[in-house]
Amino acid sequence: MNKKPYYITTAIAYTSGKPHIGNTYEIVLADSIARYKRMQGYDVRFQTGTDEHGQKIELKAAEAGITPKEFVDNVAGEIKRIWDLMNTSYDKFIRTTDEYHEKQVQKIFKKLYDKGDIYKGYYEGLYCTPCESFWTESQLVDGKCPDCGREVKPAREEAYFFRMSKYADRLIEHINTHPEFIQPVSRKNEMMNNFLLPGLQDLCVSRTSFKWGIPVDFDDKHVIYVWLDALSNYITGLGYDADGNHGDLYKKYWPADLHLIGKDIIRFHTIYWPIFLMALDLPLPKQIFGHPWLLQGDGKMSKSKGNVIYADDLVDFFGVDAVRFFVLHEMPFDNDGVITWELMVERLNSELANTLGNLVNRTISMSNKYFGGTVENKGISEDVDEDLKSTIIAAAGRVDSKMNELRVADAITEIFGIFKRCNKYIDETMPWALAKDESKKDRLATVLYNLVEGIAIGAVLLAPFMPETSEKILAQINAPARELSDLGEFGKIPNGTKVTEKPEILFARLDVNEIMEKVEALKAADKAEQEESGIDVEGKPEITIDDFDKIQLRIGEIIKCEAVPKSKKLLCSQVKMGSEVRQIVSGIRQYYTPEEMVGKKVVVVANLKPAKLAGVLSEGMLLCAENDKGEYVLLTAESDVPNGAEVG
RNA sequence: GGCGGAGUAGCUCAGAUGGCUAGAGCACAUGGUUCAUACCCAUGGUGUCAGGGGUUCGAUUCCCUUCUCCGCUACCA
Repeated sequence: MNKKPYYITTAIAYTSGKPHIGNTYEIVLADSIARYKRMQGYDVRFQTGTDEHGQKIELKAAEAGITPKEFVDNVAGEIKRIWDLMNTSYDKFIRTTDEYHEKQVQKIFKKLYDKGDIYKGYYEGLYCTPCESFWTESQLVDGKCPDCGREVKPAREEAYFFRMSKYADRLIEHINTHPEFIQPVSRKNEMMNNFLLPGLQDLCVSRTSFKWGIPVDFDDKHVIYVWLDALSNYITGLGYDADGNHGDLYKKYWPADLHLIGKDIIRFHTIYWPIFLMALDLPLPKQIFGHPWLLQGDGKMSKSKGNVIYADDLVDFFGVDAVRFFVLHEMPFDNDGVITWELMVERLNSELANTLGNLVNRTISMSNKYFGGTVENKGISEDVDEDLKSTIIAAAGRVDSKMNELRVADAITEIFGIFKRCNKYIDETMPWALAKDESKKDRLATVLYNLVEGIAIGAVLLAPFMPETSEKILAQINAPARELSDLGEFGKIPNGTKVTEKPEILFARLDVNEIMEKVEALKAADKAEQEESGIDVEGKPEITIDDFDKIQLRIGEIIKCEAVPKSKKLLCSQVKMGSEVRQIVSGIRQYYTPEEMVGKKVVVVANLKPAKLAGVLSEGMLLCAENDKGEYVLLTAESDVPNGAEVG
């Protein structure tokens, strides 16, 4: 019988740095689904990989004094190492620098160009030379640059564009007739309301501002910009060929059953990718699931706080399966999940050590103590046995339906329900009491048999989520492998099975204080490292001293500040500069309260043309620096300078 | 500003096409038990189901409104 194919992918990870636990969550989630599908009998193809082009990488490599290729080789190696550490069972690890990929992307680009879907053009709209910005007609204020109010000229920078609008109607139709296409559904509305219904803009698909990318082969000034390159990995990794000589894998597995991605890139996967595929006359993936994020409990994850959690640190502390369990179990279906070290310890102790580990341990101990480790069903059953059996069988069924909905966390909860039921069964039957009565010996054997069988079923179900643990448990009770389809039946453990003599502790309980001490040490080390490395940004073209001289910077003292009503981000400050007081509006309400602002001596762009923001006049700009979290920090004078002083 | 989501036990969250005593886990407390990793089992509690108004025989569940938080999006000097 032919197995049904099932093709699942993760997003490819960007090789600008080491992946944190949030990135790792995605691959583990995909892995658990892939493993489950294999157990269900699908012929699974599971692809992941790395996205390795772009200016950011070019810059980072230059800074490190190595070639971009050397740089991405390092990072890709690190990513692969972590994926392997997490025991993920991907079949294919694609890199966008792989030769076959680059070649196909070039062919795809050419094909779409020949077809007329990609055209050479210029940045639409209009260029303001002083501001170095492109504007569209609709952004202009009175036909002039919305920034500085000066004349704008037609743009000159050439680029290739993709005609998104051509396929928009077909995509809208597809989304409306395939409710399962975008998951969770709430995301569907966002895409429709924000992008599709207002009308799609053509997408710029090439760059000339950097070199580290796949060149457009018929116009090598241009490099193919990220999305056309990155998204294509899903088909090039299967051996897609733009000329139609596809590999067997492509024929077998495309279209994909599931693209698993983070919710931040849903737009690219539900709009651009399907449209690229339509343009190539290829079938669309069946489902795109934008999973939520795993966030840190103690504030946003940031290197400067030293609170970034990495998978390999977690694995050092807790072991692979505990980490897999945590990220899978703690993540709600469509809300962000939270991870903290404390929570991690608590879950490990209560679920893994107490409920599961202890159950396996006590069951094996009793088998050894009372029967020398031999498990045998003597058929002396009581009413409680029926309840145990039906609960377990039903749980196995529910795991299946939860997994079919991709509700992985719920599926795991169902499995743990089995272990909890077993613990309860021990209390109900009190084996230690039965052991004191020779006439109850057969009953005792039956009870232990039922327990071992229950544990075996639970362990089999656990395999996709905690593969090592599953294997360990089955080895300890010496249970033969069984299929998912065998789980509808209770009593598969053969009579005479011998459990291990000395059960190894599956999960040792941890002391939260001890762990936290170690974590503090780790944080301190990370923080020290971060302080050395700084932040990289994209460079801008050189300017002359005359250009700079046009800008007048002055020190201003904030004497009054309030939030701008009807706006979420704006603060309106009264800034004293010499004898003059100016009103300046700044988008920094997220980072400063009005009270904090008052009294600060800040750097002001004094000769900026006034503009209205949210209806409020702003006569200048306060200078800020952006930190690694994307937060703005005001530049203030270090020592006492009179307000009004010129900076230069 | 536009669109959408959320505000339920100390904490993390389920849930109800409107109706009988509103749920789970963790934490906490009490009791039981000793096979086991000081573990397991049982029992328990307060919740104006964010505030206000409306529809209804009846709303926490539907509608309106206010507040708070979040997501996407626009503008953010």
